[in-house]
Amino acid sequence: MDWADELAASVSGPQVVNDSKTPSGTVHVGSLRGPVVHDAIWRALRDRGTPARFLYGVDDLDAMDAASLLTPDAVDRYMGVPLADVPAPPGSDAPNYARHFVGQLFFPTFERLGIRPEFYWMSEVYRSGALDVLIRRALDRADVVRDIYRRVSRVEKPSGWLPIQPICENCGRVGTTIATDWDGETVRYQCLPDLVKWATGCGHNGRLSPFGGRAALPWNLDWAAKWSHFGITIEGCGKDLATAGGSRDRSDAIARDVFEREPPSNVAYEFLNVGGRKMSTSRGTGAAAHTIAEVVPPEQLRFLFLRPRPNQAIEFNPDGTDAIPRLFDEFDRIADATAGREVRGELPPHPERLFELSLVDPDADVPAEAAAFRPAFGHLSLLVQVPGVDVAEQMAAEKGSPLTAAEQTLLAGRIAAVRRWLETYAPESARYAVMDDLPAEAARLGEDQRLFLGALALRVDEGTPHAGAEWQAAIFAVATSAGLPAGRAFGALYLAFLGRTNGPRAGWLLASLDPGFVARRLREAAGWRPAEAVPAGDGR
RNA sequence: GGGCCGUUAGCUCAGCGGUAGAGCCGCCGACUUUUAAUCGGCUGGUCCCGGGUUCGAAUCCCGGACGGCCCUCCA
Repeated sequence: MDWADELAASVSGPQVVNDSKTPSGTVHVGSLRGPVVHDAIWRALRDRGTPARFLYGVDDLDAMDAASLLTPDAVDRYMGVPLADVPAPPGSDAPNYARHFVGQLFFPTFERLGIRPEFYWMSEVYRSGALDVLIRRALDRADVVRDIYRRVSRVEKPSGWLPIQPICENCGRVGTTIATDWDGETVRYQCLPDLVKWATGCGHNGRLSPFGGRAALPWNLDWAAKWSHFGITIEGCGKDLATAGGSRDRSDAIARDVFEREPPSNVAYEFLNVGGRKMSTSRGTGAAAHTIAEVVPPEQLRFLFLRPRPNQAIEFNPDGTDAIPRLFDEFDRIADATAGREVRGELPPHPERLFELSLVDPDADVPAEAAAFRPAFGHLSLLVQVPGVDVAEQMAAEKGSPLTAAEQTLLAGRIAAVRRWLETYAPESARYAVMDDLPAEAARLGEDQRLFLGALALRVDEGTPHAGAEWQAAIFAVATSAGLPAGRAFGALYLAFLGRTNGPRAGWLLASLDPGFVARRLREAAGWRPAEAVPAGDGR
């Protein structure tokens, strides 16, 4: 967890950390890396006493470019219109689409993760006139801008092209306009039907003053303008932007050569890949992203992003794997190390720091948090599947003392996460189900185990145990008198009822089933003969 | 063609200049009640390849191979 602190140590003077996002599309889990990384940097600065602000910009003057987010009849009307000017979806009381989206997704998600930047809205910044001086400079130096595009990215802009996107006075679109002829006060612009594929301009021609929110700067200039306007000193970006000759290089050059200001320190961060592929809503690989945030609680989610260095890609493939349980286990291991408990394996450089920055509350009592009792995810996942088990009581017993209020909250959160996991990503091997018919796997029962099952059936005939503990005692008693090790006895029960060799606590499992069913299954399994089992392959 | 990242035990990964590590899996053993329990032990690795720097390299440098994502538009 050195990287954030190293960065914080390498700067001097007051700092302004910034991140921003266009409020459209789906926020998949991977796109939370930026906010988490910037939050960690801000916390690192704060913790070493550096005066620092943490800003988050909502680029709501950007054009709506995702038809899938609009009702069909609204597509023609609003594609290409600034998000701040698109109406909120039906049923929302937000004043516009951007506000609706941010209110629905950004605010709750950020809050959940303990990320609390100062939000600003670019539509307001533009409309306040605060950027006018920068817009003027960009237009005055349009040739420099064109040269930067050419030099840095080998992109040739049409002659006469100006770095400004007027908002069409006729149709309100910003994504379809092109401007020329800057006379020092106004530009001439055209709203073109075929400038971009995804939106259709109205064909309007006109002149306007590009100030006061009547026009927006194109992406790379907009970025650099923010740096100047807010005095931003640190801003990372995804590696797609940080590629050589890419967006970041262009914006850096614009900051230096047009706005005459050194660009902020960059932290290029890698993507989060699912199954070796970039998360992508359009390709469906990120479809489960929303669920990931529901299954992985905020601390573990922060941990997921903070554990590796920003420039390392994160491979996270929760579907049908033990990735989520392992994430919890690793988090718990770091918590243990922080609490001073002995842990196995290698530890990252400053485990206690990693743990601290993973906590939602930046002012949390770290030693107390680290010392809290954290039941293992995998263990809970089985307990939760046993009907009638009081998990909280069980955990108190395992801990050896009553759970504190904080531990109870933690437990409740984990149980919820476990349940969601079992419903969504968990591999079949993590789930258990009592088979309606004798499982084929019962063929693997040994003679000693069948004898045990038969003996247990006889024991049940004398009186069905009532509760889990009573069942558990009966199982042990019968196993002992049959001279069978407990492990073989339990294994027999799991094979007979679940078709697998392990499972949740057997006593409680049997107690939850119909006594008649249990008795029948015991006899059936006891009488099972290998010869009647699964046909022995094709012999070849 | 360019950028970044990765390549370490069967699997997932840590270690990132000083005698190869963890978890899971597998195997052996202990355990009469936390049974995916827990605890011991074992098996298992030319640390992608080739050069170089160094007393010493998985770790640094150069070159290469393979894999992933990105570099067009939009933001």
